[in-house]
Amino acid sequence: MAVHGPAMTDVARLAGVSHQTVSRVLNGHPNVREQTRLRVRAAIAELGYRPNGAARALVTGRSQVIGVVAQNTTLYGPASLLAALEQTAAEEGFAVSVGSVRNLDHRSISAAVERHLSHRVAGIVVIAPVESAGEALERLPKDVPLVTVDGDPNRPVPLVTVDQVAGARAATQHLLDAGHRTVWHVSGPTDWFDSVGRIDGWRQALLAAGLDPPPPMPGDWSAASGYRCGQMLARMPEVTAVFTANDHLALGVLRALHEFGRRVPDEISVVGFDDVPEAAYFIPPLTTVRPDFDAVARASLQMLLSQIESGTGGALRQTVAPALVARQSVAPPRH
Amino acid sequence: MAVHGPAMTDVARLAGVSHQTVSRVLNGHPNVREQTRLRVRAAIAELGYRPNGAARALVTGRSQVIGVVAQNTTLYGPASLLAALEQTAAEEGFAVSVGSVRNLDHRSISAAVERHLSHRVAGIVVIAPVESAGEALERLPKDVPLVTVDGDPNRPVPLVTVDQVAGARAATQHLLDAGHRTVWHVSGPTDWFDSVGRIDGWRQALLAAGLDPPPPMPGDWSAASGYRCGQMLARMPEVTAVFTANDHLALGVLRALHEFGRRVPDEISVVGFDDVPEAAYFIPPLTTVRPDFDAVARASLQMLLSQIESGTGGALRQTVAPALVARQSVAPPRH
DNA sequence: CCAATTTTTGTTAGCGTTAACAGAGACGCC
DNA sequence: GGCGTCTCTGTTAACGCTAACAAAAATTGG
Repeated sequence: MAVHGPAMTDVARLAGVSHQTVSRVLNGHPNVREQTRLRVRAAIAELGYRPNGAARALVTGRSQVIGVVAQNTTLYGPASLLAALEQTAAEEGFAVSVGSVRNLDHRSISAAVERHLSHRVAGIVVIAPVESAGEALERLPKDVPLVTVDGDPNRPVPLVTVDQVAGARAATQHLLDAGHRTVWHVSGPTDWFDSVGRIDGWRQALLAAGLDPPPPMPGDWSAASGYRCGQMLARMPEVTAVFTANDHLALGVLRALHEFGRRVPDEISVVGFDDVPEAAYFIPPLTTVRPDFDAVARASLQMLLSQIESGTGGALRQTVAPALVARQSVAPPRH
Repeated sequence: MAVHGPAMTDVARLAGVSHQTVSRVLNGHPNVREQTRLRVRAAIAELGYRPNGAARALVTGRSQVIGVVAQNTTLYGPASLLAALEQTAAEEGFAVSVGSVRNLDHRSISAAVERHLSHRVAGIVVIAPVESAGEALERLPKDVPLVTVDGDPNRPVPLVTVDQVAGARAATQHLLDAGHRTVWHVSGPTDWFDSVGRIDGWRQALLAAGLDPPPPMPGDWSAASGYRCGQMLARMPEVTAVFTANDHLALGVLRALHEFGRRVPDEISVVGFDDVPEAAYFIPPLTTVRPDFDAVARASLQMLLSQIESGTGGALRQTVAPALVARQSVAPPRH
């Protein structure tokens, strides 16, 4: 099969120029006479010519493809990030190749990166929210443009991240401002930097208010684990405010509280994180923290492109501030 | 930057063979002496050689990349599909390049496909659930292996699809079996085939039971539109059973019913579609229909690979049956 | 109007791989 | 032992493009 399309020489022949001139037109080289340029463009259109990315990648050593390594792209956060990344990349003329991995351990990440490298991607974005990913990244070839998203703040790797700490602090402060004596926390898995950052922010807000943080309850991002934590929280009469590390945990908590007859927000206030599209339709509508995935995607792509263009691998860092979205799951405590 | 890695000739030199022999080892060609094969493998390992996909793609005319065209990969269905597709493809040694599009109109789809073609992808999977995508697909070059997922059942294009009709029929029947006199439906956008199929199945079940289907209420997949429909349903005392085209619509309906004080499932039963991970933690836990995204991904990839290998572009069709997941949002009507 | 310069175009080589063919051994058979 | 027939390996030529250099054409300056 594969009736191969026309090549550059075909266009050149039709336009009555050399293939190099066609190449120059395609790459926007300045020294081409306007008239020639038009003739070439016409020939391209007439033949339906499409440049062969493989040939270009071969000769330049780079393709117009960006590799993304991510785990579990079904979760709302990663999925949104991936979609935003793809949109932004497309605008810059880059395609996005996904290499999702089951586990974020050294081996899996390296394997995914290897796959990308063998396709000679122009750069790699690693959505690497867990500790174990870090070491894999340091062993990578130094000459590959690389950006990590939501990765380890303590490694010398270019990093774009949602300001988890600020977001969590805002959520906690919002609950304190409503008059709550303290705030409990259902966290994400503690090997995710996202979780660590959110725990930090929550703790900071409490400490700043002179309060002693209660022990955080560890979840795993799922509604199921939120439900389990919620069952415990529901039985603790002193609990009046809960901040969960994401909206799905909050959903589980809400359901447990509902089952135990504890009314939200009358008896207990709840704040989530992520602002999934459904959050506004939870019972009750969930107050939450909205990270700006588009901004993260833009920032990381920009960082990656500047590495690709300049050839330098600076270890920049960029943080995107999230915003609190107030809905009806928060109220002052009863007295 | 970009210290280029070793090439095939480097491996050949180290192993004391010609580059062609290296190529043969890499491609599993039979006629290579075992001893030579081992020497080559050792050299590959020692140099950390990685074949250059671009060069291979150039000479063979195909890369080991599969292009996926999808809209809104943030939705649970598409995201799951994409993830499953990527997993399956990786197992077969293929990378997946995403080309998400904002709209599924002719222009957008064609553009995304063009982008993939210029990278000489081995095949394309189009997640094309709407009418307007169809025409774009027919105008595509005939020699590109192509599979559509959840696309138009009436076009002569290879298609893998969740059996929407069967799923919707099962959901509706489940409600009828519980004793409900009729079942209302909140549908998805009517230009999606998914929606049309689900409306069909719902209608079929009612007609088969000798019932006159009430007018379906059109939503747009979002919890917000489910909420709006729910507000109407809540005020209609004759409504005792609702089937929504997806779980997020159901969430919106549940909230509206809750606000109007109509208890689920005591007064009204609700069934969704998709079985999002959170569905078990809605209030109450949602009975829903679970499509097997992994099976869809496997089937479509297999179909695509067989096209790639055989070179024939058969217009096959494969359907994956979904399963009903019974939870607590369904009960017999009160009398 | 001619030389010097600048702009525009063409020619050649090579990126790293696979395909097609050619050659070199090893082996069996008459 | 010579000769066809395997099996294994090497040589050469593409694939379609960009980079580097070379040449031609247009422009400038005196």
